[in-house]
Parts: sequence; C-alpha cells; structure tokens
Amino acid sequence: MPSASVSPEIKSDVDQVLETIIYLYTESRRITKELARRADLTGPQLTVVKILEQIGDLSLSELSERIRAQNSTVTGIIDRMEREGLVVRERSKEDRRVVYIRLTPKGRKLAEEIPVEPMEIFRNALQCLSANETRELLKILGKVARHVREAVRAEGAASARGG
Amino acid sequence: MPSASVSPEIKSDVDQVLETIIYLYTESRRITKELARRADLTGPQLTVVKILEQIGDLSLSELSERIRAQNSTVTGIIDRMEREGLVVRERSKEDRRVVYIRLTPKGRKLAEEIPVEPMEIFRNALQCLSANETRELLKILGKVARHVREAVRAEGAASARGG
DNA sequence: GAGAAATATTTCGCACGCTAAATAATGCCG
DNA sequence: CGGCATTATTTAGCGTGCGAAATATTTCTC
Repeated sequence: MPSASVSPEIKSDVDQVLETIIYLYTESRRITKELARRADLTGPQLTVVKILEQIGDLSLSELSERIRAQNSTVTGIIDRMEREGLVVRERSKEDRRVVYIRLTPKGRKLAEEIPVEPMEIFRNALQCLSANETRELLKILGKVARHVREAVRAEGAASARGG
Repeated sequence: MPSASVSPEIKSDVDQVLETIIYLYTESRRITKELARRADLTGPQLTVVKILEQIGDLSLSELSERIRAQNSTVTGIIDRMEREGLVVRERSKEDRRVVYIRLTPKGRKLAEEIPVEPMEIFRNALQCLSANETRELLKILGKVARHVREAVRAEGAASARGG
C-alpha cells in the first residue's frame, strides 16, 4: 500500500486530506477483513458471499465488475470458495462460455449469519454528517475526482506522444 | 479490492461519497504503478526509492512505517530490490538487530530520473480547490474519520466481550 | 552476570491482484 | 458452410500483503 508521505512533520492541509482518505480506505478494508475473519472467510470472500446473497447468481464477469477486480483474480477467489463448498460453478445453457456462480446452502447460511454489511461502519460514520455536510463533501470530492480524471487523461496523452 | 456496492442503481449521497473515495484511492495507486512501470519498477518499489532519495538511509522498520506495511512485506520488497541492485542492506554498528536500507548509485540515479512524486497528480488535483474548500473538506473528512475511529473502538470492545 | 522479556528482522504459508497468453465457445461475413 | 474476429473464462508467473513463528540481539531485572 504505497502512500509516500515524505515529510510527515509539517503537513499541509492537502497532505492531511490525502492522509485521511488513505486512512478511511485502509480502515474500511481492515474492517471488512475483521468481519470476515469471524466467519472464517477472507475479505473478498465475504464481499462475494454478500453480493450473491443479495443479487443472486452472477456470471464470473459480472462478479468481477461488481468487486472491481480482474476476471483472473476472481477465478482464484471462486476456486477457493468452491473448494470450501460455499459456491458452485454452473455453465450457462444459452452461452456455454459463461459460468454462473451460485451460493450453496452452506454459503447462503453463512451469508445470513453475517448481518452487517461490509461497509456498514463506514456508512454509519458518513451518516453522522448533516445532510449539508454530506452534500458539501460530495461536491468537493467530486471536484477533486474530476481534476484527477482530467490529469489522468492529460498524462495518458503525454505518454502516448512518448513520455 | 472489496468494495461491495450492492445496489449500483439508486445511489445515496453517502454511497457516492464512498464511491468517490474508493475511486480516488484506487486511482492514486494506479498512477503510482503506471509511473513506476516506465522505470521498470513496481509501485511499492518506486515509493521506496523516492523515500530513500529524499530522507536518506532508513531501517527496515522505519521504512515499513513510512509505507504503512508490515515488516515481513517490506522484507520481500527489499529482497527483490537488492536482487536488482537498487538498494543494499547494511547492519547497524550500534544495534546489530537493525538493518539499514541504502540506495545504490544505480538506485539513486533511477530515483533522479523520475521527477514526479508518486502522489503528484492527486496533490495537484487537491490544490485546485480553494483554501476554503480544502479546509472544509478536511474538516468534514476529519469528522468522518473520528466517527470511524470511535466505531472501530466500540466494535473492538464488543468483540472482546465475545462478538 | 544469567535468565527473561523486549525488539528487529526474516521465514513460511496463504490469499489476493495484475498482465499476458491459452483455451473454449459464439457470432459474423463473405 | 468455413474461417475469423470477438467474448468468457482459465492458466501461468510474478509481486505484494498479511499473521504467526523462528532467529538474533539487546535490555531489563533480580
């Protein structure tokens, strides 16, 4: 997890914002992992179980998209979950390239036993803000994200020219 | 990277904030990785090289703390960097338990060739905000972080009682 | 000053997470 | 119909990332 805060002593507001975002993100992962551990799952496995519980069967690609990971990554996660008897793979009848991932009864039972959604603590913390604050936060963060997106595009163009 | 946005259709402000934070974080990692790739480095390796360039020699523990990773993780990163001749390990004379990590000339040269700090794009985007917006952002994010910390403490206490 | 507790690093085993290449099945176009 | 690009998934190889145990060294304590 690279974060590279090079001079931790005198921190500008900007660096503090960075720091806080990194804290919030890593903490949310840590929480997911901790919740998962209680059910003998890993973080990503808990995420998968909860998604399948709420949405139903998904193809591997759909699942990958949901959890923002590559297909090859999810293949591995599903391999291990299948080994543990939490899910099964089922080839689609319509398109035999597609594999659906389905919770087994064991997987479903386990999902039900974990009432808290992975991001719950994080979400609760955000709900402690007033509606105004939330809107303001969203507005400002949105602006930052927009600038990052632009910079990324510019960066991409520069390197395409040979950066 | 578990993110579990279960219903992507109707998103509340809260979920959008979450989404944006995740976007900003993952994007900042992607950018580090892309910058690194141009110098035949990995993301964490670039981070290490830049930290050592700016701060000087660090013990493995100090380095771990900087990049917010476990010692065992950093041991691996340094192993590979040493193999590539970018850094050397040197045992401390005062405390022979301690290992200092030092850039080789090759490593230093490489660091100098990468002028952009890993988080530069991200930092620039934040600097596009007005001073007021930055303060406001910091204030609100700080509040969120405080609530998360409290929730985490409460959570910890609950599980200690047998959660 | 010897044994115990503490500290710094490494080793081990496992689970992501990525890219590139391989495999399998579908659709398209002449 | 036959080949060919496209799409879905898996395989292979590598680099993190973590926790627990092992190792080496220092410090503390009696």
